[in-house]
Amino acid sequence: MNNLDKNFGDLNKQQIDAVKKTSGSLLILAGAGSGKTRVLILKIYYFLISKLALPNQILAVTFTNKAANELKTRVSNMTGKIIDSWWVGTFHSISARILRKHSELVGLKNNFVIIDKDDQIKLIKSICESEKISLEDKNAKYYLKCIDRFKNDYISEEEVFEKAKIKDERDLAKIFSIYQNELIRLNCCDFGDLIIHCLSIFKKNNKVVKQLQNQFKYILVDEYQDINPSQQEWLKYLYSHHKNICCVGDDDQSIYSWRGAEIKNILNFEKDFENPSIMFLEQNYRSTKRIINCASHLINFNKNRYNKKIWSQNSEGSKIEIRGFWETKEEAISISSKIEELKTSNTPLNEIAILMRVAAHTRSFEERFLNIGLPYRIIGGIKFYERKEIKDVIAYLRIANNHNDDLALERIINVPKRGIGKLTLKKINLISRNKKISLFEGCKIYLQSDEGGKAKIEINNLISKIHKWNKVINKIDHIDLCELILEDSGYMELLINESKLKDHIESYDRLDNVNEFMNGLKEFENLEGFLEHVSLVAENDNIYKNEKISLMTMHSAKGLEFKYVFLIGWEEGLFPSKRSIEEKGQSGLEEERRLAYVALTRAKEKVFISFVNQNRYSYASHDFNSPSRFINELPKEDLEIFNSEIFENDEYSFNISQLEEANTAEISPGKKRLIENYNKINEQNLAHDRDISAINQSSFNEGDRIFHKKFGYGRILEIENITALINFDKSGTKMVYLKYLFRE
DNA sequence: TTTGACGACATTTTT
DNA sequence: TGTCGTCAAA
Repeated sequence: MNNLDKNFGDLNKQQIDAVKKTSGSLLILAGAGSGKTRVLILKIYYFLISKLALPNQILAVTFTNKAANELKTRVSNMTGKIIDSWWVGTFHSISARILRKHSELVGLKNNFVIIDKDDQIKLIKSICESEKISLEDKNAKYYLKCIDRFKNDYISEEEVFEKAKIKDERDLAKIFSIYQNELIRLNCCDFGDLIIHCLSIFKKNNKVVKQLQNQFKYILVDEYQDINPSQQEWLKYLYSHHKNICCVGDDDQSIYSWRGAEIKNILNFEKDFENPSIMFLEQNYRSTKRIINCASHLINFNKNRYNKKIWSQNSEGSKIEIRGFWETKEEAISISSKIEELKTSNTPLNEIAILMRVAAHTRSFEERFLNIGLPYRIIGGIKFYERKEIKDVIAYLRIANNHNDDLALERIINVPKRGIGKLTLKKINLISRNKKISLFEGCKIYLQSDEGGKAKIEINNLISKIHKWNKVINKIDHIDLCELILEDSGYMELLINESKLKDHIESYDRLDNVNEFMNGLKEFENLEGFLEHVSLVAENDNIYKNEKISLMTMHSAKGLEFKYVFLIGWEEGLFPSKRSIEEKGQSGLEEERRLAYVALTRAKEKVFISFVNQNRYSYASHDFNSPSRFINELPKEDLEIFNSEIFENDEYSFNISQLEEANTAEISPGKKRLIENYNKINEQNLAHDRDISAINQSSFNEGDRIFHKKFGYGRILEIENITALINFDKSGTKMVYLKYLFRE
């Protein structure tokens, strides 16, 4: 117990209470940065060390793999042993584990494939085609969204059928039901099915559910505010024997309602679990007083919340800096020079993050960072396994593994190009559908028909190759198999040829990715293990190794912390997102505000907020953007507001003298290049400046008719320095740069 | 059947 | 902005 007390040493009273309450139902409402992960870890540790439970009797569920891994490694470090038999994982990975064992109970084989969104969409499209349901006004994405929602909310096919009144609803019900049948036929399931299938196993098979209920003496749930009704039901089943459950969450950080995690679900805790007790963790250990003050002040605008008040004993810290810019480019320039500043004062780049509402907004920063040679990483952009080339390789492995994997075959049947086009595929599809056989078998039938020439030879070829791969699948190891398939199929050749083309940068990446994939393969004992990993684990874990600036969405920043946080794109309409307000009204707005709260509380030392006046993209060009209302909702005394420094300081380009002042040893390759190219850039800038002055010389006058590339013709209302307010004939009134104007 | 050009279109957040 | 789908030509 000594050891234990040592570990408890720096916990506060509430945290210790939370750790020591082991039996019954406990909901811990833990504010951001209040050490909830520590509490969870210590709880597991406490169960183990006080011999309350064996490792495999503890079920710890999280929503992200990151969180699951953190729990595992930190507990392993404390106990000094690595435990591989335990049940720590995401809802989905644990469900997959259960489902693999009992798949036959829901009509799947144990080597079922977990499909992703692309496959889901493809499947829905093909269902609509064969059912003659038009995708004109409701597209496949819409149906997918509905189906996902049914699964999140634990609504069965039957219920959907019963409720369907108008034709659209009946179509939806039909698609849903066929979709489910198709998944079973193809031996696949989607993410939602992992949970749903478990539920039907629990429901149907008493023996299985009893065994699991007996096994899990203690259940721990992280990020409980993210729970959806299906997952809640899932927990209820597993809880109901020992009845020990502890959920940790923060209603103010509920930002996944579109995944069925509505904030009201947290209330089910008191409904579904017996004698619930609720504890609060309110002391924040992460951030400065000012940051906490801002975050609390902001979140107080929400009506729909538990009244939890976070506070901090840390130092007061510096004010939040607010900046406005005209263009995203300027935003990127300003932030990058701020980062350079931080860097020279020895801040590790790992402690700096730029958070945005929309993943796509990394672009201007990427460009800038590449330009000046600041290393950065994008977290949660395109997932590794979502890349085209990786999915292609996986499809090859899948079809070798299982001939009846129609989705995989369809994906690679003409990649690389074999002259098996849409038309041929359609014919084969028709055959398979009519005969109710797999695509693979359909191909064989097609070969016996009289039609087609070249395509047939190729199909025949492919089929015999697939047969061949399948024969050796158990004879050689999976790495050799993968190499063999890549060679044999001509896919490697395709990549290599592509990389030789003029624009080789991207294809070189692809080759790299495939190689990385093969490397990853080595870490798994067999193909199945790897395929499971790939479909359930989005990120690769070694992303934190190097010193880099992190760029990510506010959503994916949840659970992370950084010394300095830049929050960009705080423009009304973008954040809070117009769409979410339109879709969900007040509750949508509150969710956006919670997102702002999450974003603010990521910072330990200092927050920088910025907004951009002019359109971020041409297509978002509706209007002149104004600063987010959330900026107004922050307490004035904690803010330091700057006008667009761009206009005070007309030198936009990177300042070379700053560069030379910096320690030369620190200069990265990118910067070196920059210095080398400095003259060139400088010339360009000079030319650019000349352009501007040329325009200024020929200066426009108020009332002039002008032309703008993006917005068309218009009349100048007002000229201000280097910008002008224009009344455009077709696109309304906008502020634009003079340099982009032409005489009519 | 493939390729290229063109225009339409959509753009939140993810296990 | 870039991706996707459609269309016509090769």
